[in-house]
Amino acid sequence: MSSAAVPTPVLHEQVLDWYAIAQRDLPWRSPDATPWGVFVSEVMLQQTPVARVEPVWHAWLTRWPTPADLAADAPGEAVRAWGRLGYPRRALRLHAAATAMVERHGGEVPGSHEELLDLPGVGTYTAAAVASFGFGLRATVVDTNVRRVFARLVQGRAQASPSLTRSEMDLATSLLPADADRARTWSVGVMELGALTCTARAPRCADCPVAELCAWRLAGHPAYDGPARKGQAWHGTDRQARGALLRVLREATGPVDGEDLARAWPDEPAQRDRCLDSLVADGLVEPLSGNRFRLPA
DNA sequence: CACGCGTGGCT
DNA sequence: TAGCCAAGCGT
Repeated sequence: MSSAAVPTPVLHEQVLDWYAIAQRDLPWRSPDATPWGVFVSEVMLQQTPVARVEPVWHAWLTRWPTPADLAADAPGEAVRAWGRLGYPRRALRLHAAATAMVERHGGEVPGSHEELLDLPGVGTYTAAAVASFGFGLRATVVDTNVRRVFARLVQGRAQASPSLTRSEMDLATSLLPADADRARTWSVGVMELGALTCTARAPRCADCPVAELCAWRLAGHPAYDGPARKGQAWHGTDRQARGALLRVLREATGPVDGEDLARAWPDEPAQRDRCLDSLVADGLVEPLSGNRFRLPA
């Protein structure tokens, strides 16, 4: 590992100074944002772009200002209010997490990395992000932006490997400022750098505050040579079918006839049945008598 | 560890 | 235009 070549204090100053002027004004970054607001934002932002999350986040926080408010409502309402953010199982997990907060944590978002990890829908990234951004604790926050920035800046590679490795976590921990408050700003700053400047497709090295230190740029921007990431198919997949079925239920005000669902995916009846079954198994759909269906009550 | 899981904007 | 990509998680 060539991390010793990067002067860490200089790196910290460059990124922190850049973040101070370049940061986007996002509502979950406001000093007024509660840990619950941060928690909701982190789950919504799992694989979904900021621009699509923002309006839905506002609607959720207005309707459910605390975990107890969400837990008191039906899980199907969470799925409906999720709208078109995608991966709607996240809405269900958010509802289940709110229920767990009421049952185990006095209605509050827990602050420790350990307790956060025990909540549904919370993995390594989200636990660290909520601990750091929601509670100001020192935590190693590694998302896809951080991985790409460090792959280029420190490792001199165009992209990070397909899956997160232990050595990447160790590298990120070694670069994390000792002070918790600086660590928090550093983490969000590196993420912001990846989101705005050190982007996946067309990095804007001319605008980069650490271009002078970047191992990838210094090496002449060598192409990625690792294993290819396999693209996701879409047309005709179960994911597309499930999305079409769930959309009908989301947009209906009450129970829906099986025949109306059939019209949402007419060409492959066997696939439709299988997907409806899987939606029920996931808890996203509740079957009623008489071939009727609804979002879970 | 590789895979399945939504959705839409951008190049 | 057809991929590529976006603050991952659970199995």
